[in-house]
Amino acid sequence: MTATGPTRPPHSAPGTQATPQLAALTQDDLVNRIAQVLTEAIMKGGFAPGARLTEATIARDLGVSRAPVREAARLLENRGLVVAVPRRGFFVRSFDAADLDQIYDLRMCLERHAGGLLAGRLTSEMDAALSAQVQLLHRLAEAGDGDRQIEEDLKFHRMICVFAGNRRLLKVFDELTAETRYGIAMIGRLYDDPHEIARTHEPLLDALRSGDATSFAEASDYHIGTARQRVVAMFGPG
Amino acid sequence: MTATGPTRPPHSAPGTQATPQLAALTQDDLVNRIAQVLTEAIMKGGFAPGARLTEATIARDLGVSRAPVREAARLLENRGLVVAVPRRGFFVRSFDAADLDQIYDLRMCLERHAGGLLAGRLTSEMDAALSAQVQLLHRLAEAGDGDRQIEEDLKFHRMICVFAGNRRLLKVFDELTAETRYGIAMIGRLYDDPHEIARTHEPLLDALRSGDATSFAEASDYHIGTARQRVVAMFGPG
DNA sequence: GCGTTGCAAATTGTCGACAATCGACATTCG
DNA sequence: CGAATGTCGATTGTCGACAATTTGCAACGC
Repeated sequence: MTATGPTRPPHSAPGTQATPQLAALTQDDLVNRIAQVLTEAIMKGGFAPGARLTEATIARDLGVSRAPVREAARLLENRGLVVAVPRRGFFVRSFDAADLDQIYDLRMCLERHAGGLLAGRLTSEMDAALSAQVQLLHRLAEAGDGDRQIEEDLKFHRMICVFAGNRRLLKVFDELTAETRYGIAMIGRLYDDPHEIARTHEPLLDALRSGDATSFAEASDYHIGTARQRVVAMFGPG
Repeated sequence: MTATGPTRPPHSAPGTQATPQLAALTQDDLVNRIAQVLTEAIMKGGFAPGARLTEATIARDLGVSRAPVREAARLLENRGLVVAVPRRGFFVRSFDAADLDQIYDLRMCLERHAGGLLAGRLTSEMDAALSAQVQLLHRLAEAGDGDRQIEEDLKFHRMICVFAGNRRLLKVFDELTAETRYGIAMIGRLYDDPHEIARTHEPLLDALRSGDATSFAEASDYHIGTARQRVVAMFGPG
């Protein structure tokens, strides 16, 4: 085993690069594009849960070779959208209610912790950013853009994790988000009052402002717990 | 995009397969073996942190083609052992003290939560299993097998996650474990009293038996917090 | 009729080769 | 002499093809 000497190690963790002057026009890798296409196809129901992803077929349809398709599939596997069975291939992941329940349970755990880390450390910039995000949720409710609201909702919670400062925690949160998104897509629509959704984020922000970890924990548990119950309950009819 | 019909979906989540009757002699995939070789090489310091993993070189050294090496590298990437830089290749991940600190912070969060889920649900089988594991830690302390003790220590904590019943949480725990192991390997040795290590697990078990979530949370936070401080402190000299 | 065995098609795993890209060094120009 | 530029080697990204394995179906025997 040849031990290659250190060859300029990438110091900063990926995602922490200095502000790029020019928008990196590293036109998305073929793999990423394939992954995105597959993701959308799965989300839109083009592939039913449990369906097999045949490498050759996908490669042919997209006009590429199997290699990048394989890598894209692996990417989706990491994101929890597909499962890989050795010698059998990739299959679209199928959730059951318990899976979603556990995902939300974990999200609850993470956000509570993030809030604890953030308690008493909320800067005015963070406050402003979170506040603006809540306002955005209200505007989207007004505009009736449900899909976008879901995204910005997830983003609000992500911001809390970012501000908490634990990158590892953020990584897990992001992984969970991908699954959450898929779970919601499988349900179809949530049929919640968008204004209500926007409003329920205010207690979270208030609790963060108060600097009291336990009061945030309560607010967060309630907030996510409610969503959890609703999502799990809606999952039955599918 | 051809939508392949559902082709016998793998129902159980990977890792929850029914007890295999015949020891699956699916002699480990080439990819897995490569991943294992690379992992050991990295752990033993054959590749310094930040070192580049040149696909062609590794493939040649192992007498295989680049394709499985690539997949193995991706596997290690998911486990947090290497980082992939597009168009540049794979590099052995380099930790800093903050990384380890955050990993332990997250472990603390997860275990506390697992304990909460497990509170009041501890069956006698679980009790027996955990108890046996603590005994094993004592025996290994006696035998002076440090490496093995680290493994069984991690396993004890894993059991708590397993018994907690949240598979998604377990998955995150496992990912963290791989990184923890690597972090510890980078430090070299911990130089802790093995008997002390074994003993500090007893309060955790006691707390679980009491069924009181908060008392477990305290015990766990103390237990992991101590390890965290020690590991982070030792990281400086590296 | 039902389970078993053997074959054939389909699909994944692996391979070697080519093209695109990146980093480093030498060169040229100010 | 320093900075920008051109060139070359090295390495990754992608490709098409072959080998190994699995699956589904059909023939066979009990």
